[in-house]
Amino acid sequence: MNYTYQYPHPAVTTDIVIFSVRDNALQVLLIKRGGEPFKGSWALPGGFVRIDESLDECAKRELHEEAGLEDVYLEQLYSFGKIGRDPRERVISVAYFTLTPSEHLKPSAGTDASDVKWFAISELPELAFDHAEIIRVARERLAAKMEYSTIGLQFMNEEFTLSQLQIVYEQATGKTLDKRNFRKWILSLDLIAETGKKFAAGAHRPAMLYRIKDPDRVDIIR
Amino acid sequence: MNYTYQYPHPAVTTDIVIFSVRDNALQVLLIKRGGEPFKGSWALPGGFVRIDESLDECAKRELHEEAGLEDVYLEQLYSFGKIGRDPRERVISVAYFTLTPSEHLKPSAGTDASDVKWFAISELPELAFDHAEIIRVARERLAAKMEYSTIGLQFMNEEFTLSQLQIVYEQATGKTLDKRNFRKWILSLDLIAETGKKFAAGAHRPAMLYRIKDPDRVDIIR
DNA sequence: ACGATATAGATATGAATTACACATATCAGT
DNA sequence: ACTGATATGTGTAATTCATATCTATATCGT
Repeated sequence: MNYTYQYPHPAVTTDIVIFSVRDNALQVLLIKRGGEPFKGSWALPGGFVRIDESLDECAKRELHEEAGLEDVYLEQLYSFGKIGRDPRERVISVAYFTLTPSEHLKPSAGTDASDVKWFAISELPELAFDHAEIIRVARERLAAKMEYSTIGLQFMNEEFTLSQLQIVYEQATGKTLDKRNFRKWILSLDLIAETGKKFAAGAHRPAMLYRIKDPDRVDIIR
Repeated sequence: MNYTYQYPHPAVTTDIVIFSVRDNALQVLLIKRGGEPFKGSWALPGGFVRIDESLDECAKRELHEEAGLEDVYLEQLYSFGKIGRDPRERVISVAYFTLTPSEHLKPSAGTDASDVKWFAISELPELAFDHAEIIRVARERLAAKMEYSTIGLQFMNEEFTLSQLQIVYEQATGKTLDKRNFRKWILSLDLIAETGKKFAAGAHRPAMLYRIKDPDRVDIIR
């Protein structure tokens, strides 16, 4: 079946930058392309917007289909529409980004496990299309938003220590933080609560475990 | 001539929220629609993205064609893609916003002068499509960005007084400011310089005129 | 000359951010 | 059981930043 228009229409996709802090580093989930163009290159999960779904719905669907993720923080990032960014036809990509806890996702998505992999943001492979630029823009947005919102908590598992949370903040912003000042600040925001449980992680004093008071909430602060 | 695709393609437009501070109020430039749908309603300037131009180029072109504006601060805002937002066909709009000095634009655009008009943000008419929502999102972005960037200077004419600048900040953020603290703050940023000239505006001490040191520059501050 | 009006400049106060050092609880090895 | 290694946990002083407030100045209109 064919679809005919009086004027040329671009194709529209959504591509999604999936961030997580794993192994003490900010990482991004990428998918190895099985077909042309850029066959064998790594790329962001994403795909064409269906004619009967909104942009948000498309991003959610791709997130589920290609990365097996649901119920995560999802935010529209920016739209990329340079000529020639896709060699096949004119394609405009509405990029999204999402944050997910490290436990939340075993990368065993769409087709094959070897096709889906986490990469440290500092060690990205060659990327298809303009996906390197999309990731760069997403990284900037993330770093900025860590500073003036409570988005950072979206990286955390059900229970976590203050040190783990500090590492998330340090990795996502690229800044190092003073332990005492970070604790004072994050506790003053009244966003997390002690669970009472402790977490023994090695030959040292065990850490208090915390939980998020209102896990689905992301607020602007400052 | 017709254009045929194997899968249905949405149409893509850019729509532009043009802000200015005029008559001591934040205003938006709107265009009265001459054709269906929403004939006679007011709408944002904008139009379909051509197959051989980028999104930014399209926004710049529309800005020129429909509002007679060039060389203004232009930033991509957000993409709106809900089903049914245009009754004709599936249309995705990549919205932009721009800031222009009050002297910069005599609204005598595209076709007819009566078709182009400034509206105070607090007194908007019925709007076509989802343009009311686009303006709402743009207003939020503007207010936020006034606080952490030097975007506000893009509203200013060649020469201006500190009081005029303060009014711009108050109108764009919706907050009232203390005159002395505002002056101290804006001068400490080292973004503007005295021209030496003065501006006599009534039965009171004339105000010093200032100019922007680097008019094309917009930086993140704080 | 005098009143009205908006411009202009300095200081004190409180709030928020930053800098900084040592005791504690556990595990591993002897 | 003692010792060393390691990450957790805590308080106070200094500084910077934001806020609040008061009085003098230059012009216009009468």
